[in-house]
Amino acid sequence: MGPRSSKALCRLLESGALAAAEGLLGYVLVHQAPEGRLAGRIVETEAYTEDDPASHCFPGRTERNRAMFGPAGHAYVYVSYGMHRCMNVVTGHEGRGEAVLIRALEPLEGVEAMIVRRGWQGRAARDLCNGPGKVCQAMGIGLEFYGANLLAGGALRLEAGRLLANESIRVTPRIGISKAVDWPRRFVVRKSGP
DNA sequence: CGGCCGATTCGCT
DNA sequence: GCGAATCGGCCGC
Repeated sequence: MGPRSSKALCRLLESGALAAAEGLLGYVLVHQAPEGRLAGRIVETEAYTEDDPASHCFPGRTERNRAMFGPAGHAYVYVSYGMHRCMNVVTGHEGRGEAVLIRALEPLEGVEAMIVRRGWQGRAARDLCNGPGKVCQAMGIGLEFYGANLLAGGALRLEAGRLLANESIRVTPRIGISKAVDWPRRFVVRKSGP
């Protein structure tokens, strides 16, 4: 990924969570892990903004959500239900609390390592990364990446990618929330053509 | 300081 | 489909 596409991605993220949630589909999330390169194409996202009752930053700034108010392109990682981690890409300008939750990846590289990290017992390839907790477990994303810059070529980063000609985007309400349940802020890649 | 509640996942009914 | 596992943030006492 050259500096030009990195700049384009930065602009996309700064443009806001809604546009970024849609625009991130097809981009590749990469973790240069001890076992090697783990990579997956983003195929499902959700947008969370400051005015959104379902967002972690709706109540205001706290120690937990401070990364969401930081600059675009950094990671907001949180613990879910005590046992899972979920990763967001921070969007918008510094001072605004918003981010895009990475809900699912299509595994591209390091699939064997992902299977090991997920626990291979009876696990189909399609069940590796189809959920925000699964994404972090398969990719080895923990709280050590809280606030990490994903655009700086670090161990965890975003790389250019795109949708295929036979893929389109479906917009639906978000999953697993209890507030603003009908807001259409979930973006899913679906196979559309032949 | 005690209690409650998740942007979830998995296994069992 | 349902419920348990599990823990840190946040609110109320």
